[in-house]
Amino acid sequence: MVDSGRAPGHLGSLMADPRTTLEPRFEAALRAALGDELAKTDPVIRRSDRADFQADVAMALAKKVGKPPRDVAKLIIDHLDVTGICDKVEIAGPGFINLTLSGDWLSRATTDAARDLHCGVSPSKAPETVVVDYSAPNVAKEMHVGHVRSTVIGDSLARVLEAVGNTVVRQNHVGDWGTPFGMLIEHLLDLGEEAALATSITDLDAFYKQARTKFDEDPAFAERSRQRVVQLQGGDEQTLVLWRRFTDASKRYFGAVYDRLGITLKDEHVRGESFYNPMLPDIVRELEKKGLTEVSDGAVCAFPDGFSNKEGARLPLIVRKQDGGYGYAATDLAALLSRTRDLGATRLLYVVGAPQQQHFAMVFAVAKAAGWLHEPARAEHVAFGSILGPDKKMFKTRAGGTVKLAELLDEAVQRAAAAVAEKNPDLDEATRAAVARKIGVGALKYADLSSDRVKDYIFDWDRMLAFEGNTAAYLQYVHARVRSIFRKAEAADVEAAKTADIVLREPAEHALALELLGLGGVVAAVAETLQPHRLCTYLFAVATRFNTFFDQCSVLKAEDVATRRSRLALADLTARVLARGLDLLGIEAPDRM
RNA sequence: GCGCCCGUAGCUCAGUUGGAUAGAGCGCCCGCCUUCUAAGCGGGUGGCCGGUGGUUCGAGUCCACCCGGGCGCGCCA
Repeated sequence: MVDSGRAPGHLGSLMADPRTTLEPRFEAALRAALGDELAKTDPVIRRSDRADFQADVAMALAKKVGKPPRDVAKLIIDHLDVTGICDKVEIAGPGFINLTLSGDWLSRATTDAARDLHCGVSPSKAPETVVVDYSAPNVAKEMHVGHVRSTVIGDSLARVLEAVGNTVVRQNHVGDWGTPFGMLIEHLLDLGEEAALATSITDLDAFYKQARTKFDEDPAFAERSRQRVVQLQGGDEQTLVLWRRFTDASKRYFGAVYDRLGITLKDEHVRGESFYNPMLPDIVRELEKKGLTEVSDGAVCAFPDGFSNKEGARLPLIVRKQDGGYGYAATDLAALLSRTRDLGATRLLYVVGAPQQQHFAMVFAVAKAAGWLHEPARAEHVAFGSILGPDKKMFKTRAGGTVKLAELLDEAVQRAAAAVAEKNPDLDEATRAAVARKIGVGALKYADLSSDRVKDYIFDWDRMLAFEGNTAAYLQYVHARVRSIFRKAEAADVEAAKTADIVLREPAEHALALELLGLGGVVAAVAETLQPHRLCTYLFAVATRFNTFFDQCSVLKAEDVATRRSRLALADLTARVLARGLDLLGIEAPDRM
C-alpha cells in the first residue's frame, strides 16, 4: 500500500477532477441555450496553457446551430453558471471558451482531495470480471528478456483494473505441455533420480539445452521422447509424476523471480496449457458440430473469414494436427471458452507480443463463430513491441545469447546501488540495499511502461537509471523529498496538516494542485485504453510541478502557520498521488534515497 | 503477394482520440545552493511531424496512394 499514507480516516468526499464539475454546468448551459437535443454534446473540456481549461464545444456545434463559432460560444457562456467555480470565462480565437478556476474553489477541491484515501481513483460505473493473461513463462526454462514486457505490463494493468473496481482474474498461461516434455523426461530418466533431485532451479535451462541437443543428435533418444509425449498426453501416472518434478521446480523458480520483481502473480494464478488438455477433444468436436471445420492435409482446420496466406488462399487455424495432437490454437480456444463460461469474464486481455496479432485475431474470430465469445464479453490482444539492443536489433548479450531475467535484475539493482552510494553516502548499509532494490527494479519496470507499449523500445541502462527526465528514479526522488520534509517538520504541524485547509496562493501551488486532481481521470483512461504510459506521463507532470513548487515555495519556512500547514498538506497529497500511481505501475516509492 | 504495426528536435520519447504558436528529457550554451534532498529549479539552442493528395472552420491526429523499417502468413508456442 501507500507507506506514506497519512490521510484522515474518513472516506466520503471523493477527489474531484474539475472537469467532472464543469461538464454538468456545460450540459445545463447547452440545454438552456440550444435545446435538449444538443444538451448532451461533449463540451470537449481540455487542459490549456492559456487558461486552466478550455471548452471547444462551440466550434463543434457551429455548423449544427448555423451560427459563427464565436456567436455560439457567446450563447453558451451567457447561459453558463460557473459562479464559485471559475473566476474568468472568456472567448478566444475562433471560438474557444477559456476557463480560469477560482483559487478558492481549487483550494477547496484540493482540500477535499487530501481527505480522500484513494487520491481520486474511484470505481468505474460498470465494473466487470476481467481476465488478464500475462507473463506466461515456460516450464523448465529460465525467464528471459522476452518475458519482461508481458510480465511488467500485465501486472500493471491488473493493478489498475482492480483499482477501478473490477474483479481481476490473473492467469499465468505457462508453457507446461507439449513435445518438449518428452525429451525432458527421458533426459531426466537417463541422468537418474539422484541427479534429478540435485537439479537446481536455475540449472533447468542448461538441462533443457542438453535434452535438446540429445534430441537432435540421437535418433533413438528422439524416438523415446516421442513415445514419452504420447504417454504423458495419455495420462500415464508414472510419467505425470516425472512431469510434475519440472512444473513444481519451475513454479518455485517463477515465484522467486516474481517476488524479486514485485509482481502480483502467485501459484494460484498459474493455469498452464496442461490444464486445458482434457478439454481439447470437446473443443474440436464442438467446432465440427457447428460446421466450422474442414479437414485439410489431414489436419482439422477452421477457416475464419478475412485471413489469407502467401498464395492468397484461405488461412487455416489448425485445431487438430495431422498426427491427432493439439497445437496452441486449440489450447487458446479452450482457455477462451473457460474464461467466458467458467470464470464468467466479460473482458479478456491477452498481454502477448505484437507478432501474435494474427493468431489472436483468428482465435477470437473462431470463438465468436462458435458462440464462445459474444456481447457483452470481448477479447483484446494487448500487444507490445520488442525490446531492442543499442543496435536496434533484438536485445541480446554481447555474446549473442539470450539475456536472462535474473541477470537483468541483478544488474539493475547493482547499478542502482552504485548510484545511491554516490548520491547519498550517508545512508546506512541496510537502507541503501533496500533503496537500491526499489530504484533498480523501478527503473527496469518504468522503462517498459513509460512509452507506448505497441512500439519497440531500445534498452539503455544509462537512460533508465538516470535520475532526470521521465524515469522512475525522478518520481521516487520527489516522493523522498516530501518524506524528508515531514521528517524535519514539527510534530504539531504534521498532525495539523492532516486536517489543514489547503489554501493556494502562488502560481506554483495552483499548478501543482490542478495536476494532483487528475489522477482519477488518468487511471480510468488507463483502464480503458490499457496504456500504462499515460499514467507515467501524468506522474512525471506531477513530479515536475512539485519540483517547481518546492523551489519557489518554502514549506517549513512559510511565513505563517496556516500556510506552512497548507503546504505540508499539499506536499503530502503529492507524495500520496506519486506513491499510489507508482504502486499501480508495480513500483515502490522509498521514503529516502 | 496479402495482412498488421511503426516513422515527430542530433539521440530517446510524449502529444489527452480533430483544436490555438507541435511538447519533455538527454546533449550543447547561460544563470541559481549561508534556507525543507542541486538526484533539483529557471532560461536559451534545436522541427518540411517520412512524402503527396484529400476530407473541413481547423490535420502530427481521420481517409487514399506512395517511400522507408519491423513482424506475421500450415501442423513450434
